[in-house]
Amino acid sequence: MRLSRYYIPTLKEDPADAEVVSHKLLMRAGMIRKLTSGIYNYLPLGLRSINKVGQIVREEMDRAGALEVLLPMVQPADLWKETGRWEYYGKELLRFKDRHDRDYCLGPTHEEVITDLVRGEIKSYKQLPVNLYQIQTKFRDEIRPRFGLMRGREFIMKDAYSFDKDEAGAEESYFSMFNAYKAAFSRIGLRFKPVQADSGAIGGDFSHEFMVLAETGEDTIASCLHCDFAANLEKAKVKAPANASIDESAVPPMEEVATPGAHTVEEVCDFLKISADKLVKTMLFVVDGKPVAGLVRGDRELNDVKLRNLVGGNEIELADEALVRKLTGAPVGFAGPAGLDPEVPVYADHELLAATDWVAGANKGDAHVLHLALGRDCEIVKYADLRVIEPTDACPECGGKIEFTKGIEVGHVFKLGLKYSKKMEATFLDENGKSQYMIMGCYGIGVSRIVASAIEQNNDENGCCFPPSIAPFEVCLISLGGKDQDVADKAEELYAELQKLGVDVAFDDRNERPGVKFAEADLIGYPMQLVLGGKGLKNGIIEAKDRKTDEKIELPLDTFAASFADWRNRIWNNWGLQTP
RNA sequence: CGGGAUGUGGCUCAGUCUGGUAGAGCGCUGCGUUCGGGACGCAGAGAUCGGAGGUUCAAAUCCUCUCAUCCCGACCA
Repeated sequence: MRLSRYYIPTLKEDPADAEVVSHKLLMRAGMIRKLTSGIYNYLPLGLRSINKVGQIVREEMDRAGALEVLLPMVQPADLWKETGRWEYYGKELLRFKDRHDRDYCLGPTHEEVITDLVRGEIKSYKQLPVNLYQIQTKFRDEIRPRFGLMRGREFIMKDAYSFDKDEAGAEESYFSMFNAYKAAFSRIGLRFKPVQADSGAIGGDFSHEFMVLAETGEDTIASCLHCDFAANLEKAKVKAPANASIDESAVPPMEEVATPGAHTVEEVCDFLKISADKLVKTMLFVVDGKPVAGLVRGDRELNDVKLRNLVGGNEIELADEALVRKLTGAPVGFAGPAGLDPEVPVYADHELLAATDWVAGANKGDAHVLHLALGRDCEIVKYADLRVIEPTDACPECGGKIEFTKGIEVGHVFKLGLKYSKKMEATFLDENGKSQYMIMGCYGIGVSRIVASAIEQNNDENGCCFPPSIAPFEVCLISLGGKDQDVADKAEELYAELQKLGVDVAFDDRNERPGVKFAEADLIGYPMQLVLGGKGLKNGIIEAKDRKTDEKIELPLDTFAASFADWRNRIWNNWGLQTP
């Protein structure tokens, strides 16, 4: 491809509305343009990169035996009503009506459509397992789109869905996708980590997220320095405390004290001159429409995902002020487990079993209670792991030291089980002629997000440093011909030769000054730059620059093909990648 | 949805407080010079200052409403 006939609108300055480096560079390198909030145009260069990611993912899916399909973006409401998600999915689901006033939505994911397709076609155990995937634009009306391609409303996703006849098969499908993901992300050249993830109310331990390690990640990962344990913060288990035998009989009777204006843990502790670990924090939630209370120690954070899973609900949200008043009879800040509305089930973090004689809210404005004994003074439905893991906690699996890192979720594999097949009657006849539900799994990869993630991991002050696997072009051949016809002619010759070698090359044959060509090549981040100038031609060499390391070498022109091939291999190998 | 900020040529911004002829740099067009790290000179094109309403002799500037974009939050009692 000749840059003289290509369209790459680069920018010298960072766009005003870009915050993170990938967003800035995608804009500056002329790869994307914003159409409206969270919705982007993919320009020629950006699309090339996206397509390269897509192609690698496609190859790994195919290798794993999945079959590519393409499902509609526009989906009828009826299907979503069957699974109940028309109500549940919330505002992220963009709904609209057609001319006949029928309800539709834009597909944020395709469980309904795929299940509908498969239930109509697959009737026998002999046809299972089957795994169908697509690479397609998704639309989710995100509450707050941000960071360019990182969290868009419209984005490109690979989604796969497996259907199996039994548990063993479903597990096999799951791990076959898990491995395909590892292979794909490795081939792309990302530094990533699979982590345990929340599987929601659906149950089972079969959910992993694939995290790209980057500071700008929106997720936090807890991982063990000694064993394989790694989990999303919302999933990471906290070890139960050693069984301490506590004696509540020694606790003095509960006593109410005035704590005027002390709403927060900090204020209460200051006022009563106690440390936060002496306090029980009571948080009120609504799970699927019903109020629930969760207790954690004052210095801890309650993990709402754990509470939701414990209760067995689908949706959890914090109780609003009006509900808090109704349940506690007090403004926000004075809730406690004793004297709460008896309709509210109270769950407590198991850490609270390790001590007694607590301070808690009195369910009364400007008041707290002292000497609360949980077993004596209130009814706890269950003690369980409810809090967010902290860096000082021990690894829940081996007890070793853990660390926190930030990550960008680029893939998620999920064992769905019967959730959709039951609701949508996706059944088949087994060997005995008995009707069974198909066991499903679903597997997503954020294709456009991967391009952003790759830039987050690979950039410097001059621009992008793409891994060669997904760079828009692998090589940029820069001709410093100008008026020097010999240089221009030789560059043409090399361009033809590179194409013959099957190299993905951008040929900068533009009538631009050298500085412009260099700056733009660095900005765009072609992994390899070849620079042919007058001096080099005279000496029979061409300069070769590794964008990532900035290492420059000279390749002899008389043995160009061979020396280039060597150099190219080195570049790919340095990325831990195999030359195509 | 709550809080904050910003909307001025294609881009990045100044001008707004204190009302009085709409600016700069980059980019773009033409001509010339230049040609190994985002060149220079000259000549140009391009903005009813996000939109609507109001105050005023006069509004980018003040007031009201509205729209858009970005950031933070929307769990810590």
